[in-house]
Amino acid sequence: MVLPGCRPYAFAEGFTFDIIFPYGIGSYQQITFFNQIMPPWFSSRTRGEAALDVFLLTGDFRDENGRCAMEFYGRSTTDRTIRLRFPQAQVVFFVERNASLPAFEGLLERREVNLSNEQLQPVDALYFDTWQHSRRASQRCLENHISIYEGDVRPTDRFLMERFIYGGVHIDSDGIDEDKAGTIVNPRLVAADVSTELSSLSFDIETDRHHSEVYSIAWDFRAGSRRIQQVVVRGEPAQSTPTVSMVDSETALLSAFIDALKTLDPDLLLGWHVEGFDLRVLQNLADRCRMPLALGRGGRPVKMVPLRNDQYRVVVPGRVVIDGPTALRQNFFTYENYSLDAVAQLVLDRGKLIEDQNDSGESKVNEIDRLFADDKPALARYNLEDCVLVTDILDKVGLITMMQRRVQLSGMLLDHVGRSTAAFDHLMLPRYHREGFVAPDVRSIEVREHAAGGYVMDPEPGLYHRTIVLDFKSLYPSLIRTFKIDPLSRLLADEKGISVPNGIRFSRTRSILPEMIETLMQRRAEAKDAKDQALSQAIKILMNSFYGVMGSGGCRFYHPDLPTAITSTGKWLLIESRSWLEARGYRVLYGDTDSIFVEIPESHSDWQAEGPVLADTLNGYWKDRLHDEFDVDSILEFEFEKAYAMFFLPAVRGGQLGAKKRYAGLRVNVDTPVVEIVGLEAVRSDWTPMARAFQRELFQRLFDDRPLISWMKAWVKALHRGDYDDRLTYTKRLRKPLAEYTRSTPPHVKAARLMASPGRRISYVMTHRGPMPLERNHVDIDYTHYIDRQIRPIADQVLALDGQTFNEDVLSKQLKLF
DNA sequence: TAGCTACGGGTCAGCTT
DNA sequence: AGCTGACCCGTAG
Repeated sequence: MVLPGCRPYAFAEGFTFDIIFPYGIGSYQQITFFNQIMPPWFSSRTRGEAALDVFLLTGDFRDENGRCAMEFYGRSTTDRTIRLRFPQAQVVFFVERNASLPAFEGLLERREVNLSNEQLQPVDALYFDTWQHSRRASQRCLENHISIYEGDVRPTDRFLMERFIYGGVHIDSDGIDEDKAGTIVNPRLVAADVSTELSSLSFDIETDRHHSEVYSIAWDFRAGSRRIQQVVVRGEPAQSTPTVSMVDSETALLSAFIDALKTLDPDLLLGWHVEGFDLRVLQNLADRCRMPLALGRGGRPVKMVPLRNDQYRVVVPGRVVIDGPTALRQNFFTYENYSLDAVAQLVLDRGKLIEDQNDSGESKVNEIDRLFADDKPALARYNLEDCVLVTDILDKVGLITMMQRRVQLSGMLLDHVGRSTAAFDHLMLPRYHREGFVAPDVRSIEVREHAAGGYVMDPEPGLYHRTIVLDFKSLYPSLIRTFKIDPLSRLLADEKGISVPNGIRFSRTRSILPEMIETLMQRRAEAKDAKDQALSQAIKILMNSFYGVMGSGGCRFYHPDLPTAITSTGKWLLIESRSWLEARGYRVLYGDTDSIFVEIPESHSDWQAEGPVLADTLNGYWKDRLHDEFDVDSILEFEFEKAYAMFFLPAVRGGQLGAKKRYAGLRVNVDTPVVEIVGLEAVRSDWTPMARAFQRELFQRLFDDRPLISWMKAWVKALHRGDYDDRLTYTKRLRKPLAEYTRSTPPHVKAARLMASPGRRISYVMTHRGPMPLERNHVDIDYTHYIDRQIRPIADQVLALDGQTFNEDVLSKQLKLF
């Protein structure tokens, strides 16, 4: 993969980067090399026997022996575990040249460099022996109002980014000095495009109901075609089988697991809630057994880093922990329910051997207790099946591939792929330096003003026909490219400036992000051609993150003009596009940020065919207009996205105005017409399954022009009869710890307070006694509540079309019946 | 230890009548 | 009893 946005950068005379960033050995050639376009040998030269290509898994540093030592672990294309060590890294940040500084402990050198801050004042680089000393110095500067630059950039990140390393490195044969333990000290590294298959071990533990006693541990190891499955259970050793080994104590259980990790040496540790549960329980067990939880490479123990709210981040040195639900979410695989059973059903069409919870709730723990007592082979099967499910799910959806792609694009290593601001640094900082600038320290960023977001049109409620939707393809990235919206070009706006419509100016000649996006868009087109879904998706995620980070106070390139220039231009485009359409006789029904909903007049014969035509014509219009008014080359592109034969826009509850971000339509530019619902109750997980089904059927009937009133009456009757009793459960998340709900007590909190051990998702049923947790007795269902709060509002927003109401036209006569 | 804003709607809590 | 604003959640983009 060609590194995104790599292009020649001018060096100032006599200025080299190994002076500024003198880590490792032989960095000079590597870094100057990256100021050229990829030379031919990058892909074609023959390599020495001992040369290595390595995909990096983890990067870490710590102060030892008075120096900052960096250590990277990776997997080579020759399928070996590689450890790279740089025992004497230096830590650097910048201060203004005219700053007078106190004496700092550990300061190795203060040196003039040919760089300036964003106000064009020259800066000096300060080199420190340890991270501690560097931190203390930068902290002291902040306290004394001495401006500092990039004092928060971690040495490992700095090392990788300045070498344009995106996960893959090449180590030349003459750069290898390997010791017996497989460690390479101070190797010469160059960035390389490396893909290797990583080995993984999915694991799971079973415990008693209080999680204080571990019954068994299972794992499913995979490396290429190699596959090893094992369960250790506490039991009679004589009853062991090749897959299930019985051991006589918890200590033996833990030892067996630690041994397995040592022997199998997996790159990835997979599991389901392993961070929050399994690893924590194992840590407690290890503490009880008075042994370290040595799951890391080189026998290093895991580190439990406490986060907010009783949550932990688990660091396993040299390996990457991938916790299924978290990782899926982070990589935009969305499911309504992230229980292993639910996701397995959806992805694999098979579930767990024992379901998590049925209506009585307690069944799972009872079953596990029973199996441990009476049927250990069955417990082992169940335990192992969970591990296998996790590996199979992640494999099927392509999560690991996707994460590797993100590493290759953003430069974040696997355990940090979600970190948008860090990725932005990785992409921007080295290029910023090569343009002669250093960036602020994040600690000195002040969020100045609230930047406006996307523009949403006021919809007019009603039922419409022949509605087409035009969408700007990747609107924000396209705007960044077209108008050169970028941190550097904002600084240099006076060099051949461009103004966006609201007047914010950017340089048209010197920018970084627009070029990077251009490369990424090209790569995405290629990826789509090659049917590389993961790469295409990874690029999309990365491009979409740029807008967000530039408006975030956690990003050193933050400036309110950057997001404002983007969103204000988007708003202008949408409003002007609307005028253009209306001037040509079309009615614009709605639009949100990058989309516009157009009703095609009845008199037009082939209405769907107008979608692509309108998109084309508008694109031409914008190309010309932006060229004439702003002297820019527009790459903005409207795309014909959807056609609805019927289209419904609701009013806000109890009002006349249209509700934004909510609509339903009969989608027809697909194989078989289908009802599509956006934003409304049917797609909201905090509405009951019964109400959601009611709304779906309601729209099907509406669009089919089938009767509604009689059907609603029947629905109400069936509800009272108990037909929907299993679909009346509300599920809502607790977004903070239970004890922090002090200002008010919403229903799901009430229910949670009635539970023995509430999790993060609360399921409850509304009864005559109020909200009751699903796990408790809830036979006294409050049907009136469901009619009033779940059915009626959904019915009313559609009945309003004919001036009817649920109370009048559905309920009143029915009430007389009762 | 940190990508963003816009939006609707249910419910609670506290107030006025 | 009825109104209002704050809180809370989940969603669109």
